[in-house]
Amino acid sequence: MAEKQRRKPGETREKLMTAALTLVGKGRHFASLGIREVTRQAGVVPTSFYRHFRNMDDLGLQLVDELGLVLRRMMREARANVLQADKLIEESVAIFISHAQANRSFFLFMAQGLAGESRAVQEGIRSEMRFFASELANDLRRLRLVDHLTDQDLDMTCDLVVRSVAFSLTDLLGVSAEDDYQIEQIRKRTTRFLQLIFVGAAHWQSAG
Amino acid sequence: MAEKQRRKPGETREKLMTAALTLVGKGRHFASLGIREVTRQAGVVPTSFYRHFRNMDDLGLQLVDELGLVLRRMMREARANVLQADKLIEESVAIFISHAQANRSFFLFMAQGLAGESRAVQEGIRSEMRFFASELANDLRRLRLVDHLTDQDLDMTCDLVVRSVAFSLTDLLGVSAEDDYQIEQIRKRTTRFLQLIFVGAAHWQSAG
DNA sequence: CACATTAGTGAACACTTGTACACATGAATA
DNA sequence: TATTCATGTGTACAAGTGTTCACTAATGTG
Repeated sequence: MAEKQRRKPGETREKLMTAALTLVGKGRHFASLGIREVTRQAGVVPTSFYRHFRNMDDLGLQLVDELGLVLRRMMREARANVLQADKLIEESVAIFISHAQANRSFFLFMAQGLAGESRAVQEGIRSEMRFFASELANDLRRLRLVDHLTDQDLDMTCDLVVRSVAFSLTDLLGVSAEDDYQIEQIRKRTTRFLQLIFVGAAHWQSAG
Repeated sequence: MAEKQRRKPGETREKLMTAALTLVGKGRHFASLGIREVTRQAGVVPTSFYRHFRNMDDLGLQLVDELGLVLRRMMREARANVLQADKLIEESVAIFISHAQANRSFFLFMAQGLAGESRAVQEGIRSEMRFFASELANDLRRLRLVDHLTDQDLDMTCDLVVRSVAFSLTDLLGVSAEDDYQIEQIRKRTTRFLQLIFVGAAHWQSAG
C-alpha cells in the first residue's frame, strides 16, 4: 500500500504546477486540462489537488505568479549582459530566445493564456507584460537613448516592442527546440522587427 | 418524438460550426469544447456530429477556412473605402475594428487558435495571416507608397503590421463590445503603433 | 417509380470527470 | 507529552465523455 509520503512542505503543490506545465509542454492546451489529468501526471491522488488549489483557474493564477519570476530573471540577465548600446537589440533578442527555450513550457503557458479561458489569468499575463514594458522604458530612459521621446511615446514604443517579441514567441514555440535553422530565422526576424520599431521611434514626432 | 428534420443540405454542419463559435463567444476556449457540448448547443443529437466532422480538430480546420472568407471580405471593404493615402492607417484600423466587433466570435477563435492545441489549426491561421500580409504588401506597392523598400523589407514591415493588429485583437476582445471608451483607446493605440511602424519603414535602410 | 445515398435519430458502451467524505499521519504548538 | 492542524490517501458517486450500432426518413439519380 502506498504510504503517506510527506516531505518538504509545498512539494506536492509544486509537483502539481510542474505537472500542468509538463502537459502544456507536450502540446496540450491549458484550458483543456482537468484536475484528474494533472494529478495523474504529478503522481498524486486526485483529492490532493484541493489541498492546494480551488480549481484549475486557481492553479493557472499561481503559474502566472511564477511566470513573473521567470520574466524578472530574464530582465536581470539582460541588464547584466547588454553592455554596448549598438548591440542592444541583438543581444536582448538572443537572451530572450535562450530563456524561452530554457523555459519552453512556461512561455507556452503564457502564449496560451493571452487568449485563454480564464479572464483572471489573461489579466495576470497582460499585467506581467505591462510591467515588462515599463521596466524596458525605464532602462531605455536611463541609458539616455530616447531623449527626444515623451514618456507617453516611449511607453507606446516599449509596448509595441513587448508585443512583437511576445508574438515571436508563438513562432518560436511552434518549431522544434532542435531546429536551429528555423530558430535562427526567428531570431533574425525578431531583431529586424525591433530595429524597425526603433528606427520609427528615432524619427517619431509626437504631434504627427 | 422528434421527427427527422432534414432541410437544406449542410444546414446541420453550419449549425455545429455556429454552435462552436457561439460557445467561444460566451467565453469558452475552443480547446476545451467537447463534441457533446457542441451538438447540445446546436440542438442536434451527438451522433450527427460524425456525419460532418471527424473530430473537433476537423471542425476547427473548417472554421479556419470560413475565417479566411471573413478576412477577405474585410480586405475588400478596406480597399474600397480607403481612398486617400493620408488617412490610410486610421481608416484601415477603423474598418478592422468594426469587422472584429461584427464577427467577434470568429476573431476570438482566431486569437485562441494562434496558440491553440491543434497544430493544423495553428498553421491554418498563421497561413491566413501570411496571406493577409502579402496582400497588404501588394496594395502598398500598388499605391507606390513604399518605393524605397526592397520586397523583402516590405514583407517584413507588413508582417509586423499584421502581427501588431492581431495582438490588438486580443485587447479588443478582452473588453465588452459596448465599452466605447475602451474601444476608442484601443483604436487610437493601434493606429499609433502602425504609424510608428511606417515611420520606421520610411527611414529604413536595408543595409543597416 | 425503384433504388442507392445522405443525413437525421435513440440506445448503449466503457471510461473519465469533478467533488465529497472519512480517515491517517507527520509536524508544529502548547 | 498531548493536541491540533495541514497534508496526504482510498472509496464512492452521479454526471458527462467519445464512439459504435442499428434504424429511418428525405433526397437525388437512373
